[in-house]
Amino acid sequence: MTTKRATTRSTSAKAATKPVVEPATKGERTRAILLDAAKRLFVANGYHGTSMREIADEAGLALGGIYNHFGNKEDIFVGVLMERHPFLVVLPALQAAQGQTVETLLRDAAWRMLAELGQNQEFLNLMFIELVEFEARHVSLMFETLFPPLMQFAQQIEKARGPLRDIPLPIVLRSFLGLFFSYFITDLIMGGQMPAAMKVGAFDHFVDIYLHGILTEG
Amino acid sequence: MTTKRATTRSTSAKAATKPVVEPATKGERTRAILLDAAKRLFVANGYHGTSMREIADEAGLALGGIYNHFGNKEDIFVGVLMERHPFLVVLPALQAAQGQTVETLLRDAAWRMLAELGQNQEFLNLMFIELVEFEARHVSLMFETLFPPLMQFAQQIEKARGPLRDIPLPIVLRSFLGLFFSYFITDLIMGGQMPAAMKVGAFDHFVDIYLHGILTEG
DNA sequence: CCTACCGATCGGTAGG
DNA sequence: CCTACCGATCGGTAGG
Repeated sequence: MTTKRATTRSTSAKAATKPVVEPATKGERTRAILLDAAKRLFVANGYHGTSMREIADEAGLALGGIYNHFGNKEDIFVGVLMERHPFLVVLPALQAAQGQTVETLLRDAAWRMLAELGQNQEFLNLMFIELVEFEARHVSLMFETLFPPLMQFAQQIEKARGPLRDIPLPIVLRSFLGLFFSYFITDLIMGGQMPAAMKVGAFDHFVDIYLHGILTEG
Repeated sequence: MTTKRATTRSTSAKAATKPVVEPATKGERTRAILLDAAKRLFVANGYHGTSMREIADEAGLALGGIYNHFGNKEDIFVGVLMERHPFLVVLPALQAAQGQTVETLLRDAAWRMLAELGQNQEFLNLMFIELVEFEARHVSLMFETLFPPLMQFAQQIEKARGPLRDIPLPIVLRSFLGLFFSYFITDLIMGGQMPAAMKVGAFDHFVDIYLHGILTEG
């Protein structure tokens, strides 16, 4: 805190995100700081638009120091992805969702997920980078983490009361995930230009349209 | 065609897209070739992941030659965007859509748009690049092109027969666009890993859920 | 974990 | 439209 370098770091350590796991050793703390710095820069400028020197500066250490924690640049990106991919961010919300009927369950899940993603809309950018600059090569690394909770959620839907239309459950799941993309991306894309009439109560309406779309009764 | 350079170019000019407007002068033809080459590389590797030398090679000319047609690298990206942004690609489909009822109109529009985007799923990447690497700075340039046809489509919906639920028309429009993002992005993201049950008849189901969601009668 | 350095490549330009 | 070049910056490493 009182060294020159620590001071230098503090000027650039803006909007630091609370780490997923509180780091125990000093090495782990530096690693966490690096991941957080890299995340901010990747989100803002893309993978190839971010240099190792910028990451070092943002984290408050010298270029060479990075390589004590990561083998190369791509390893850093993978590290960020494994901690901050929107699918992972959203998982706790999905697991916490509750409801006796299909409608209340999905509505609760939707709003919990929005609350989680709404603060961190930026994380969608990580997904886009993964899609464009890595051709989605790393998503498979998360698959075994994501699959079991998703299956559990599917079972929760099946057990819930309420008349579902004749739609295969996998399609219900996929379109439920799609609901968020449809909302966030129309927001991101049209961003500043979007007429207010397309914004007021939009998520409410989106969820409503979706639920009315899969249920037999209003 | 018989010069050495023309031969060199032909080896790299794979999957050339039919130009939007058939170029008249030689300069316009070279410009079109450059845009097409740049589009392929941007889509594959992102903006910062593509170098001017790669674009020159892919187009079959020398690095310096590019600057007869574009002031700098960003100008090329803007050029690509203004010709190939998915919104523009989809516009003719939207304008050609027909139907007496809201349901038949939107169903027709959806399938026409799918046919347009389905061949060029890659174009979504242009949108992602614009979002991440340019913070959507260029979308406003297309706004005046996009807005009038969109408003006309809105009027077409209003005039069509069929009972719409109590949802503001702007929200109907926005969620209709979102429908495509929800479908394409769930496809791209899970890509290879997605269970077959999430794929069979998926777009059909998505459109069905959407229409059932906005209409009062099944 | 830093300093000092490596070869390679970057976007862009001068001059023809 | 090409050749030859510019200074700047890239990812990564050796050595301490």
